[in-house]
Amino acid sequence: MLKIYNTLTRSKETFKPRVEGKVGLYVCGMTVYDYCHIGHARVMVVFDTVARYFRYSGYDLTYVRNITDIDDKIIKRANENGEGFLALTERFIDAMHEDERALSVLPPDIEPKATQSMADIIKMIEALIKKGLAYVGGNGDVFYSVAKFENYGKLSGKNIADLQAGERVDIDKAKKDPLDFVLWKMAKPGEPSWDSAWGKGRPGWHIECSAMSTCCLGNHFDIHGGGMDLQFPHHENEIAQSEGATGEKFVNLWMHNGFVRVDEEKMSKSLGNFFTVREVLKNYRPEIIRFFVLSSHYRSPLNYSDEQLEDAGAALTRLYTALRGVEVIENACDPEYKMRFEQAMDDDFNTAVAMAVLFDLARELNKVKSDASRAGVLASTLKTLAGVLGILQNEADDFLKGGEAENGLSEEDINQQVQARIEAKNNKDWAKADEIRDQLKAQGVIVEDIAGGKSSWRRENV
RNA sequence: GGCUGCUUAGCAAAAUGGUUAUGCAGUGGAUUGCAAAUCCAUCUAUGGCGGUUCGAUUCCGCCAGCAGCCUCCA
Repeated sequence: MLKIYNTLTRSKETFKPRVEGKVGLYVCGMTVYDYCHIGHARVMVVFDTVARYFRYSGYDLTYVRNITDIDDKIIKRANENGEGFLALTERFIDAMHEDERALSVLPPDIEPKATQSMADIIKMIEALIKKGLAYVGGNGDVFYSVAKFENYGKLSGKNIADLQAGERVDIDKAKKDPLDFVLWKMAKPGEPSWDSAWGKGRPGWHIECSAMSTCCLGNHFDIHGGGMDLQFPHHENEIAQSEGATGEKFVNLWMHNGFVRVDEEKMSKSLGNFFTVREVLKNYRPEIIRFFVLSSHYRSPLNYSDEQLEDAGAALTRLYTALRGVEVIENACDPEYKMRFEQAMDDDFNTAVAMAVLFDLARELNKVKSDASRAGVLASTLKTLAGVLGILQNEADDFLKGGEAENGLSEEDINQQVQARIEAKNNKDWAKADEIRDQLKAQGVIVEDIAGGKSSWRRENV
C-alpha cells in the first residue's frame, strides 16, 4: 500500500487515486533562461523515479511537467544577450533535455509550454474577473484579490494577517492590497506580448501552471509536485487561481522535494552557489549523479560535495562489481527482495532504504557466485529493482571500465599490459607482475585477479 | 519578528516504544604469490534538560543549534 507525504496535511497518507488505477501528476518544471543546476536535477530525478514507481506498480500514469518559457527573467536575459526570447528559450530547452537524457530521466507524457497555452491562461483570468476574484489595477495589469479567496495560505501554513504584518516589499500603488499578485502584465514597448481583453501583455508567474495543469489533467487531479520553495507563494497562488476559477478542488496531494545544499546552504541562482548539471558531468558520470540524488530521501536536504559524489561512485561500483561476470536469468525475480524493495518505496518513496535492499541483494549475490542459477536470479532481481530507480542499467564491464576515456589509457593498452602481467605471473616473476600492476594503478587502473589464472581490471574513480 | 522543518556513530544516510539498517572509512580474520575484489567478525550513535512509560533515539514540553519560507528561486 503506497503512502505519500502530503504537504497539505503534513502527514503521510495512503495514496488513493481519484480514478481507480489512474494517476495524474503535474510537476513544476524549469523557467528556461539558464542551464539546469543540481537542484533542478534533483526535481527531475526525484519525480522521474516517482513516475517510474507508479508505472512499475501498475498505475496508468499521466505525467505532466511544464516549461515556463516567458517571464521577466527570460526577457531580461534575452535583452542582455541581444537575442530574441524565443532563441534563448529554445537553446535552454534543448540543453535541459540533454541534461535529462544524461541523467536517465524519462520524458514526461506532456510537456506544455506557457507560450503555447495563452488561450487557456486568458480564459482562466477572464473567469477570475467574472467571479470578482480578480481586477484590473491602476496600471492596467490584472491582479488576483487574495483576500477574497477563502483558505488562502492553507498549503504553506500562512494566514493573511501574518503576511500583512510581515509585509516588507514596497507597496505597489497599482494593487488594492499588497498581497495581491499579478495575473496579466501589460507589455512595455518592445516586449513580447499576446493580445487580450486587457491589452497586449503576458501572463504573471503563477497563472500558467494553473492553466496548464488543469488543461492537461482536468480541474481536479491527484498529485502536484515541485521544489519546497514553490510552496509559497507559487503553489498557494495556483490553488487560489484554479479553485477560484473552477470552483472545484484543485489537487488532492502536494509533494515537495527538499533542496540541494552547498556548505549547508541552499543552492540557488540568487546565492550564486550553484553547479550546473553539465559542469558536474565533467567530473562525475551521470549515473553517479543520479545515485547521489536518490541516496537520501526526497524530502531531506541533500548536501552537495565532492566527497558525497565520490561516495556515490564507490557505492555504485560495489553494485556493478556484484553483477560482473554473472549471467542474468531474464525475468527471474526473488520475491523476498522484491517485497522489501516495494515496502521501502511504498513508504513515501524511501529510495535510501530501497537502495539498502539493493546492497543486501548484492552481498548475497557475491556469496552465491559459484551457483550460476541462484546468482542469475539475484542478478536479474538486482537489475530489475535498480531499474525502477533508473540505475544499474549498463553492462557491469562498461561501467567499471568506462570513464575518464580522454586522458586515461586505452582499453587496448590496458589489455596488453594485463596480458603481460599474466605472463609474468605464469613465470612466477612476481617483481615484474607487481611492477605492471603498480604502473597501471598509477594511471587509475586497478587490476584484479580472478579464478582460473585470469585477471580483470577496472578504472578507479569511475 | 511570524510560520515550517531538521539535529543519528569518523563521513553520508535510514528506521524503530524494547531486536544487525545500508554505503564509505577503521580494526581483526578468511581468501590471495602479494594485492585488489569478495566473505566473516568487529569498533564508533541517537544535541541538552525535563515529562509520559515497565522501558524512549523513537511520544510530549522546554532550551540550544542549523536550514527554509515570509521577495525571484527546484
